[in-house]
Amino acid sequence: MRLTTKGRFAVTAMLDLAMRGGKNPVTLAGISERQDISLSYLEQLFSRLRRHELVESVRGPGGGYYLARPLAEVSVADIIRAVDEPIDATQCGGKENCLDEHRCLTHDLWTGLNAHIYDYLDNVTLATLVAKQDECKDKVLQDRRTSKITLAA
Amino acid sequence: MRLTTKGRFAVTAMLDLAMRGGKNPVTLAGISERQDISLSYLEQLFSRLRRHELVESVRGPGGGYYLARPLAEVSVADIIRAVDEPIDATQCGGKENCLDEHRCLTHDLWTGLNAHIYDYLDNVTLATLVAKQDECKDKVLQDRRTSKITLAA
DNA sequence: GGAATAGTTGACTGAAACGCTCGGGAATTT
DNA sequence: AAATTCCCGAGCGTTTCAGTCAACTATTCC
Repeated sequence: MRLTTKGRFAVTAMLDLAMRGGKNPVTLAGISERQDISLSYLEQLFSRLRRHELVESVRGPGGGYYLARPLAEVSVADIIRAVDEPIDATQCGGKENCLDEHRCLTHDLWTGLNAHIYDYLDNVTLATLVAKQDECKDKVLQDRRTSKITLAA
Repeated sequence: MRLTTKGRFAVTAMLDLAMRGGKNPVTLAGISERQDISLSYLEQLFSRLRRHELVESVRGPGGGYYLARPLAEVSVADIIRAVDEPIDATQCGGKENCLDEHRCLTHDLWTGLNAHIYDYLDNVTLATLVAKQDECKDKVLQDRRTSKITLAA
């Protein structure tokens, strides 16, 4: 498991898709503008997302991307797995020939940690995030209402 | 939070230190040999670990490194924080001026995920890992005893 | 049919990070 | 003095990141 801004971009984009995605497909151009991510970079990311069957595409005018599955069935881990293909940090390349205690050390340690991180990220779905996002939006609106704020200049 | 092989190397090295560290300091040369990590690279990693006060050094013959704290007080997150200094994935650079829903989206999402991952890794200490490692060693020995094995050539 | 839209693909690029080497230190022990 | 070990900085080849550019195909609308 790797964790870089690449994965973050992908999740952000997917979340944008999740929040706009009703009947109509969402264009990359729109996501690019709203989330301030380069269009061409998005194309690369979505190319991988499509190959991993997380999204479906519609070409031509009025086209764009759909989520290929219900919100609750797309986890953050899925997305990260799709764009950040994993490297094996074990020295023996995932083979089972590490009877030596030192090898076993590196090996077991990271497969274990990986498993736990995935375990967590597997249980955070787009549905979860959308729900949180709505909370956040409400909070912002509320803050505005109580006029705690802002933009002094 | 970033998660790369760099952090893994550091944790592996610290675990080696944890398992050998009694009264005597442990040399980087030893860790290098046992864990098959470049000595110079280890020096760089330990330079950061020392600056973050996770280890203490003793120079001269018979010198090496000690853990600066008890096993149970060094978490995997500490180690990763020490060697992999974090990048902020938020576009506004951690500022609080993201009232806009789009900014809030990226922002809240990743700070939340980060927090959870750290939360997990903060609770995995060297003590935890050493315990697991001992289990593993026992299992290997047991496998050898029951002669399931191995090394056919 | 032709134009416009929008995805699809591939090649390429500058900058950064990774993983590592090398060389020269400075402290400490024998 | 010599050996050992940590300490530090400069540099280097490779990979990945993040992004650009250009050419393409499929679809819709006129």
